[in-house]
Amino acid sequence: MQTATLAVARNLAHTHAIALVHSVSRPQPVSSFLPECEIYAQGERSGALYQIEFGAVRIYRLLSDGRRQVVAFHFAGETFGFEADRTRSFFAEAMVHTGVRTIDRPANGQATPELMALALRGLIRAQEHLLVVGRQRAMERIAAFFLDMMDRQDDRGQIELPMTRLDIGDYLGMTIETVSRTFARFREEGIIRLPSTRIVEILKPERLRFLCQ
Amino acid sequence: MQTATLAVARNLAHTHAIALVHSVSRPQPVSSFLPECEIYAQGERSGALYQIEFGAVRIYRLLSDGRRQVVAFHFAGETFGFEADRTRSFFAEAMVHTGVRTIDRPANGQATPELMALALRGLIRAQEHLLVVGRQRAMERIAAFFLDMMDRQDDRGQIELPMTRLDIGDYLGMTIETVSRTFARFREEGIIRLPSTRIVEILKPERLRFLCQ
DNA sequence: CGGTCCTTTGAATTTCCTCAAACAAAGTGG
DNA sequence: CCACTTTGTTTGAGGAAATTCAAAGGACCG
Repeated sequence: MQTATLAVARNLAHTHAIALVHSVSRPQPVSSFLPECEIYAQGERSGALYQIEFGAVRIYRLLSDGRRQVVAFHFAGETFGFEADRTRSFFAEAMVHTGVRTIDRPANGQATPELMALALRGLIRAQEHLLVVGRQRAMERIAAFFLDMMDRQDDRGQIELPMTRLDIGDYLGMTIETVSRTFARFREEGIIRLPSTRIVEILKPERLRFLCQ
Repeated sequence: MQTATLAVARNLAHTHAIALVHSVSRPQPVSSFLPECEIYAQGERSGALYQIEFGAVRIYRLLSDGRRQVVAFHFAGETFGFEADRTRSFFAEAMVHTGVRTIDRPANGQATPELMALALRGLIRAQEHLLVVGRQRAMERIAAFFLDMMDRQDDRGQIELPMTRLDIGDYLGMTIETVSRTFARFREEGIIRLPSTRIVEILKPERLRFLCQ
């Protein structure tokens, strides 16, 4: 059932993408992806970069036994699709309805300042992530996650989560149950409010910052 | 007591470094560092790159409560000291008697192919490390560690560990006790032999590879 | 309204950590 | 050269944190 749904969604997204190709003043048209649709896959040849116009994307890789490591979430305004290798090591999927603009790579030369900046941002992100996942406990990981989300989409102390608990767990190296229990604990301690499962209101950001060191 | 010892070692290394500055045909002289000596520190202004002539180096960062995340080990022939930021986010320390050659950064332009290559290698390393630390259990982490060491210093199935169990633990996100117990378990299962604490003989590499997926 | 998917909560279990002690190796000073 | 210290490693016992398994609740969709 799920695969069928996914296949349909993928097809729809494809037509949708084509339908949305219209001429604008900007260099590249916007492609649109429905929720859960793949933008590129592990094993494909690395190609274009993508800039998000609206929506949100997850970047992940799979282990052979099905375990998944989400390495990044990306939101409107951010660029993704930069990979160190010639073939893609990761999957990129839209988490919600998402529009992306393709950015052509500078044809021949590889070391443009833009690409370098992307590599550096990726490096910093990965090293930060490594610290969180490697040396912190559940509460600290979730706190770091909330603070990161706040930084990147601040709607006055309110964050919207386009991803599922499973995504968060696979991003932070823990199970959905632990994610859920940690959310509950923050709620019980009055640090957050959960108006709905996908919206988090940060009541005491200083407590989160304290937890992260 | 320990600080005193360290201070002496640091001073010795310093004089040693100066003593070893001799003219060779290569562009830069070799500086020498005694075991446990700092090569650069978190907070310093990012500067030169270093190429290891002999020895081994650990790269790490500290949390305010003393927890430590080792992000990389480097061996002879490898280059380290590349950082994404203008100030160093990490410490670099010699783990054994180590000789490094300073590499001057290309003066003005930032995006040389060499620097790009370093950034990419760092990115791949960090992403690989993230997967190990984020989604694997103790046995798998140690297995991945052994395989990585094998790849990088293959003396026919024998690896020499210049780092302590604490270093390994802080690299893999576990305690020294768990590291030690995992080593013991591999030994009991006939996968490795431990001629000494710092030498590991890999008897069944295929078992390690199986564990890593 | 019924079904699916996601989330939450509880109970049992596993894994890893903490604390403690013994052991081993290397260096120091008498 | 040998006691003695220091540092690093191993091993055991108990405990804490997170996972697994199970079930119930909630939101969304046709």
